[in-house]
Amino acid sequence: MRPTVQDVARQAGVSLATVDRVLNRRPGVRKVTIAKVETAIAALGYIRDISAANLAKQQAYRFAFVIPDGSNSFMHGLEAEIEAVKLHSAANRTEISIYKVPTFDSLALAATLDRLDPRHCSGVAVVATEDVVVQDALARLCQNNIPVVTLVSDTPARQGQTYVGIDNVAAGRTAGRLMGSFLGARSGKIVLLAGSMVLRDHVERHMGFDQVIISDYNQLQCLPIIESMDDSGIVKQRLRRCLAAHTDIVGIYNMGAGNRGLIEVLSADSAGNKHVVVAHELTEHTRRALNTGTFDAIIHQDAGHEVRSALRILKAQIDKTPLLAGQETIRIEIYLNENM
Amino acid sequence: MRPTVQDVARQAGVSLATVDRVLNRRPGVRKVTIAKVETAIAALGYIRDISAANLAKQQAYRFAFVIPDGSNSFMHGLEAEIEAVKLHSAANRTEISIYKVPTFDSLALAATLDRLDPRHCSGVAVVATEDVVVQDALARLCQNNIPVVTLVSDTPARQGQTYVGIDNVAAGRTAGRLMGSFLGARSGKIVLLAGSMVLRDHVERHMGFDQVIISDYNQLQCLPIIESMDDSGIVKQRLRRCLAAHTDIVGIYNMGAGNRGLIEVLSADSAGNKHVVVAHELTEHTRRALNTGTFDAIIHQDAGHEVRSALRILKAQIDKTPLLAGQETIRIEIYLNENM
DNA sequence: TCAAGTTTGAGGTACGTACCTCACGGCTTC
DNA sequence: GAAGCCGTGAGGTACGTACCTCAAACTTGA
Repeated sequence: MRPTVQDVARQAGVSLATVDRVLNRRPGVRKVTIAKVETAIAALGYIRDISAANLAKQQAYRFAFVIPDGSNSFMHGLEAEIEAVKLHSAANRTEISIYKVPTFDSLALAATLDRLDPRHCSGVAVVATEDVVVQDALARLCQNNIPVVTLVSDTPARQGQTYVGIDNVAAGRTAGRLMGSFLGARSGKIVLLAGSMVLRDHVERHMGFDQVIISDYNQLQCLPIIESMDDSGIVKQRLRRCLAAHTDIVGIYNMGAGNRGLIEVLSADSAGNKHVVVAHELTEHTRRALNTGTFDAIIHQDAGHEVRSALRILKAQIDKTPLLAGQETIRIEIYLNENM
Repeated sequence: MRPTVQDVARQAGVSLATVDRVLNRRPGVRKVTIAKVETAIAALGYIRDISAANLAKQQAYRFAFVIPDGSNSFMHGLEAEIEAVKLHSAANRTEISIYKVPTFDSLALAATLDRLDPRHCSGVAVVATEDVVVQDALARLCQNNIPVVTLVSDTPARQGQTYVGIDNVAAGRTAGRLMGSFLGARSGKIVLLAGSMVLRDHVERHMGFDQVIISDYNQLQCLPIIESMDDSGIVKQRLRRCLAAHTDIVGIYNMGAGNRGLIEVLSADSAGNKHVVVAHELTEHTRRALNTGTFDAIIHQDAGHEVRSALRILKAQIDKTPLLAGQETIRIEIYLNENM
């Protein structure tokens, strides 16, 4: 049987109340006594039973997920994953609320964060922007001892915030390596598609992609970035124009959303298969594109993993429990048609 | 506040004892009354608090992991991951024992499984072989209501057993696609390395790899498989002989262990970089090989994920709790130098 | 209609921890 | 040596569920 507080008290030669005071860092215990208790804890290998503790504490984890509204299918996927966890979370004394904020509206995001009541919120997971108002709002949460994890987009790391998501520079480098390897000795131009170069994610992916192409594949040349605001319609229009303007295009890299537009253009193009196409995020559409050979590879991050990881990190911070090393690293996943 | 059994009793107009009898499927309740209680449960959205239940039940999860001894670095990794989980499992009323069995010794494996005392073992995760004696031992466990998951090697699925691991045919197909894509238009021969073709994993990977090469890359030709018993020394010897015998080798696929031998041969070979090399399992050695460009891609399965997934599945079966859909699928991961 | 059986209710204890109150002893301080 | 404070002990209740007992109420069949 595992040792309990009772055993610790007996072993230390003190009362149960004293052990309790030590365990929960309550005042009124001399240093010598604290040491005695801690020695006993170590000797017995006592470990606090978290379930029992939470039961006694009436601890309920109440987490808020703050995510951008509408927007792209990745965010929809993220929301779906949160909902999925929500269904099973009641059994674990966990309550999850989702707050949706207009995309890229930093003021609204900050306001939503400020509106979270510290008494009814034990942790926050947020798809943050880099804006100062948002960072300030997050800092205020930290001051209230509310743990925060930032999801998906890696804002410059602040104290007390954990980032859950992929390294987008590395993701871009991965895309670059795939593109270069798949093209082999072929030479020519590469089309770059992005949502907007004010998005940190897209800037970083571009940086990584460029690094690899420039240093290892000098027979390949990247065309200027086509920005589409992640809108499939705009993608279609501008991509068509670009394909018409250049005859020696061998590859296309879409570092943003708007894959549907890309797919439409390529399937319409009878000679579509001559290009190597690398894009981000596995969705219903990109999955089909891989299947039909329209796309060659997809770089993916697992939204479900991110959601669950965020929850584990928040809980661990609240319970003051260590995390399992490997579990919280979000992988840069590569999908071909064969490993979906 | 979440509803409790008390609330359910009040809502159903019965006593607490009756609700308890219904919840725990104890006899002595009329069907009408059961229906009343179940209606109340549905109406209130009552969900049993698992922590409290386990506390009351004095439930301790006692899991046994049965894995092959010694052998390759993947199994060592697996063991390390189990140990890692073990450290944090005490706080969750979970006890984990590891039993190591001589590799491929089905009799010893079956004996170990039979020696597990149903009273002190609430679930088993096992790297099984296909042997009848093993399958029978597993069937006996199931008869004792001990949930079983089979790890890593996909023995023909039996009732009551869940498989945690990758689809090795798909993994082979993925390797084939990578090989084909990386080679582009180049033509020539491909070296195939395997531990032993009596291992189901390796047979399946070979099947998948062949499928893709034959159907999509007819300029490539697979040489007969070189079996190495997963021994680096044998790999070195036979691979050297093979490389000397053929001048038009363009690719190497190692579907088994023994990567160290492969790496040694290739780094010694000054013209080593001319081959496209695809292998399995990310380890210290293969990681370095990716870094130096000796290897081009690694197909990987996450041992940590498999261990944790196995535990979640066993717990869910014991608690009769549903699982989270996406979490328990082990990915066929692809690693290049850039996304490690 | 009565005995035998079945179903239900009331109430208890237990699990391991958190947190509360009250009292007692020893110590310092004026 | 009395007042005040600090450290400690004793004992309690609570959390939500499991599981037990005993008696009361109900149903059933002859």
